[in-house]
Order: sequence, then structure tokens, then C-alpha cells
Amino acid sequence: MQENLRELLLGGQSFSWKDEGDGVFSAVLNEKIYRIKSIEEAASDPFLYDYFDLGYDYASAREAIASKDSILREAVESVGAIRLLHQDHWIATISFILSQNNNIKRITGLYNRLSERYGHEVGEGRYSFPTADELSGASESDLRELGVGFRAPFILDAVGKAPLLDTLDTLSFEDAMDKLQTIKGIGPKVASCILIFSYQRREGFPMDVWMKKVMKEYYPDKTPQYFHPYEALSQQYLFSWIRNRDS
DNA sequence: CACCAGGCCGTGC
DNA sequence: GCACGGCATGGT
Repeated sequence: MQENLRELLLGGQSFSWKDEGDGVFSAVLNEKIYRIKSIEEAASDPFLYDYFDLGYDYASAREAIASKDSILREAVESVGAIRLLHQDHWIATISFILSQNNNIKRITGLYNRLSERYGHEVGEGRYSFPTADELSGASESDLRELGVGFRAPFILDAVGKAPLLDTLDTLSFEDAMDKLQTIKGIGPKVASCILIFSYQRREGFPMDVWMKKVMKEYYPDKTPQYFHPYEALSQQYLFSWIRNRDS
């Protein structure tokens, strides 16, 4: 099945990637500028191998999901091959704090402004996303001037609690959810996105406005448990499917 | 002008 | 426990 690199990189899992045209996508990650045109190119790079979760058998997962019901089959066939990224904990946390009551285009803009203002240049005029330490120099009014709005105090709370992010790996999913939600601005939806897209917790099932629509319309009597053991990937397929169909 | 976007917080009941 | 208003900003 055809890899849908555009949906994977620009579809709301990550806000790090830029479309350079001609099928090329670039991002500043791991203190470097990465440029790729296909998933296959990532296999030879240890960082990207891990980032793109290349050790997981997505072909089998996709087939299992598509076989579950006709809606999921439609979603898988229309979206194509996508994955669940394995992003940096800190970057994912701030990214999804920025995402609340916001849209992907504007989230990406805020991500880039934070990088250019508080990150550091890695070459070619491209900037890394700021570390918690780099962001600790920002005041609430500084952040509001950048355009983050009411999320400014949430970002500052996350800066103070950044060490917490290194304590989640050994916890159960529910305990990790609870601990993440001790950071202001992180509720169930944002916490599950962070756990899926940064901690490889495939049992997460984020309920944003798009997924509420899908569940109400197509799964009125179902819970996320219905999609077990592919909650997160099923959710990502349904999210991409409905968003591309209705927007 | 209104309503929406990968929601959450604080308050009231 | 659940319902509801408020919240910054930019797009439609």
C-alpha cells in the first residue's frame, strides 16, 4: 500500500515538518535538518528508523484494522499507509498543549515562531524547537506576544514540570495519563496524543471534535475498547479519513 | 457578524 | 459526578 507521507507528516501528529515541494519534506530534529521523499530513506538512519517506528509491523496492523468493519476499511483504503510517529517527549507535550481549540495550520505557525524565537539555529536559517531550558527564559507576556494566547500559562507550567516527562515510561497507561494531566492545559485528549505520538502507547484514543463526530455518526454504541488492540492506529485512520473528507 | 479549530479550566449545581 | 461559559487567534 502506498505510503501517505503528506498525511503522516502534515496531518496533525507532528508540527515539525515543512512541505518543500516536489515531494520533499523537511524538519529540524535531533539538532539536524532532515529531508526525505519516502519512508524507505529513513531505514538507514538510526534516528529516523526510531522516529518513524520502522520496527513495527504496520502491514499486519492495517489488515487487521481494515478487516474490522466497512468504515475502517474505507478509512484505511482512502488514507493509505500511515504510521504512529515516535517523537521527542518535550516537543510532543508543547505541540499538543498548543493544539487545544486550535487548527493544524495555526499550531504549525506557533511551533515555528517558538522555534525561531527561543530555539537555536542549526544551519540554513533553520531553528530547533526550544528545549525546556531555552523556553524558561520566556515570560507569560512574551509568549502571548508570540500569539499562543490563553495557552501561555500552560506552556510555563510544562516548563516547570518537564522532568515529569522522563518518569512516564514505566507507568501503566492510566497512571501515565493521570500524571500528564497534572500539567495545566493537559486534559484527556492532549494526554492521549502525547502518549501515542511520543511514548508509543497504542491503546490511546484521542477524542477531538473530529472523532466525536465519527463516533456519534458511525459508532454510536461503541467505546474505544471496540478497536482493541489497535485503538491508536484505528483512531488515526478515522481522524484522517473524516478530516480529509469533510474539510 | 457568526462560527470553527486534534480542549481545558473554573465555577456552580 | 456533569453542564456550561470563557478563553486568544486567525480563517471562513
